Amino acid sequence: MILPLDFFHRDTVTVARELLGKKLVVKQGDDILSGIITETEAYRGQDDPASHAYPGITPRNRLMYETYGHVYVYLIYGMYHCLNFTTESLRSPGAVLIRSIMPIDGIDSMQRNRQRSSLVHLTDGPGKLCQALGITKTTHNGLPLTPESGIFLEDIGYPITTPMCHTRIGITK
DNA sequence: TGAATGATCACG
DNA sequence: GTGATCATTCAT
Repeated sequence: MILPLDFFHRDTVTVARELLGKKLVVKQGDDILSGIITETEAYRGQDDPASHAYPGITPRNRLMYETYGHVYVYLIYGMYHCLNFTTESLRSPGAVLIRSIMPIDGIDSMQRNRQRSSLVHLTDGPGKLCQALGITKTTHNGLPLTPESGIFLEDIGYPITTPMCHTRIGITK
């Protein structure tokens, strides 16, 4: 079953937790690339210093304020993209960062997308995941999560194995 | 451990 | 226009 946009019209932390085990599907030309989401991170609004929404609305983060169920991609360190899904609703900014997935379909295409020596750590980081799936700001930022747009989520009833919750890592704030 | 790297934003 | 900041990755 394909997740409707309303799935994201809820509390950010709830969405982040329920995203685990769902399948992320990206169409790239004639190829279908997909993977099971294994790690997420919730970013909320003005009470969260690490969130893009924290300083208030800007041209970059307005998707977090104005949409839910949309793709929010940004460039980090000038070299890597990060994939987020916007949540909650108008005037209530939020987003879930996809940190890690487990490749399912189109694994050979993912390997082609990532010109790296080691193929074992294919999609186990935000930047690597976007490289493997061919996600960039120019092609995906602002798209709704529907099959028509070429990127969407599917519930395939994948069993969730002992989800863990903890504070964020690798953030300087 | 540290270097690579460019969009974004605040300033005025 | 300038300069500070940054939610990462890979090789040493």
